Amino acid sequence: MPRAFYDRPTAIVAAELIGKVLVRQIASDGKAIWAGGRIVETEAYLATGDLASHSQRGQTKSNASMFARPGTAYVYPIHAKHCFNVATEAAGNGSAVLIRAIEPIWDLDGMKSRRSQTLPNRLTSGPAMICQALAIDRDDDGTDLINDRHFRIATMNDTDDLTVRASPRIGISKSAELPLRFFVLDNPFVSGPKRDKSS
DNA sequence: AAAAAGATGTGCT
DNA sequence: GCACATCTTTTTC
Repeated sequence: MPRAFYDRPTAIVAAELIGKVLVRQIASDGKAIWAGGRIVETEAYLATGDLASHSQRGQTKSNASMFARPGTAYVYPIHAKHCFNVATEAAGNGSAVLIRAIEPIWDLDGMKSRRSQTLPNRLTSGPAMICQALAIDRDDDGTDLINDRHFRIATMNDTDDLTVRASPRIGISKSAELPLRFFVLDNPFVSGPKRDKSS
């Protein structure tokens, strides 16, 4: 996606990332192969008024990528694992979209191996699962996803009629009421609830 | 310096 | 469904 795609309100970017593909070239068995899949669940973390956002207390060394140019990867460690985000809005803003789940499409075998799992819906249905399946770690923090040749987000050629829904975010205690989670209705690879309570 | 919290995942009951 | 492993960052003493 072009940089301008990310240089918009974070909730819009989070909603529109649904259906795009996240791909990464990985060295496997001596060869470079593409691994990745279709994004089915995201969450927005805002620069202001969002107590759950890492940027809430200003820029630090560890969250610097959240304040970098839109389209910059923000990879942070938590609970001995990693989560992958993309910085949004203007540089210096401090906002990002967390990629929570993807539908695995390319390099299923490699993902199964890296995840030590065999069931497809246990490969990339959770932010830390995605990082392990795609071998993303802190070294990837700060990567410019617009220009990188081996790590990017792109539009997929499909005509699927995805129904996108919003809900509160998962696993947070502060600002928990904000409807900033976006997911594909009834998609089996979504990590949390697959429909909202009203449907 | 020490302790607790955290945008999690797994395994067991 | 619940407890807990695991480790980095942040907060507190």
